Amino acid sequence: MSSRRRRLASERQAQIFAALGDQTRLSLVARLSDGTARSITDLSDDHKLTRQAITKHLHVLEDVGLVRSVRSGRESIFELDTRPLNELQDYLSRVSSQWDDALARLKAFVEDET
Amino acid sequence: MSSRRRRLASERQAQIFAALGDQTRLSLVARLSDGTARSITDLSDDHKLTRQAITKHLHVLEDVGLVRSVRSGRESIFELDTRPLNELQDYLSRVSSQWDDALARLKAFVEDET
DNA sequence: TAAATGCGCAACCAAACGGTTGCCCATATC
DNA sequence: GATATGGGCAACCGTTTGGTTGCGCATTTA
Repeated sequence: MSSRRRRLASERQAQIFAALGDQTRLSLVARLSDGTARSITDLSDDHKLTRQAITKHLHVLEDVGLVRSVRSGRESIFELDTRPLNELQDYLSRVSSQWDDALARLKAFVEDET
Repeated sequence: MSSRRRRLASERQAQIFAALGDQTRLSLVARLSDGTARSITDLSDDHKLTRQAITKHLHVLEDVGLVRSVRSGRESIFELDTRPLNELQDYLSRVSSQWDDALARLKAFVEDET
């Protein structure tokens, strides 16, 4: 409602975008999108990066809620949470539709003038 | 088709995500989503940042195709291009639906077992 | 109990990022 | 022609980021 709320909301969107704005993290999300919960070493085996590098990336994803982790014995199991992805989809569709509407109005205005 | 192609594709998505992963740039996109093409100083007036800072951000957006610029007289006019946004929407919906499908299969499998 | 596996933590490093300042050029405006 | 406006370019700077290495701890497994 208030412009303050919208400001805060877009800050969150920016954070999620930023979290996805890294090839490694995006591939982790893609890897986890098959519905399987995986351990850190499991996820590390796909990349040439160190386990610690993957760990850092997973924490970035966790901080924005794109991923949840559970400790099971000696390993940390990560699984995807698609809700932030849906948030982004909504945000993008709002921007796109605002653009489309604006163009439609502009077109109507121009046609009205001629 | 090939895994190489998909790899390159997701690299592009990551770049667009990264471009949107900054509060200032995201606000520029939002500002331009009203269908109006604006000059750099025009866009700079909204923020407390320097004109040069805004210029840099606009070039980042331009590099990933989120924005186009045209020189008109002594000013550079920028306008939004929503196609990359649609790309992201598609990408996100693919990931989400893959997740949903996987969960559905998992559920069906579990119910089959019991 | 000893060895192996999976992680977490901290320190460290180079590169990228976001931002500023200063200067100069081109285009409008008076 | 003189002045004001809009913008490009380059240098510079502090902070963040992505990555590594080293070490220690807890949990399995032999």
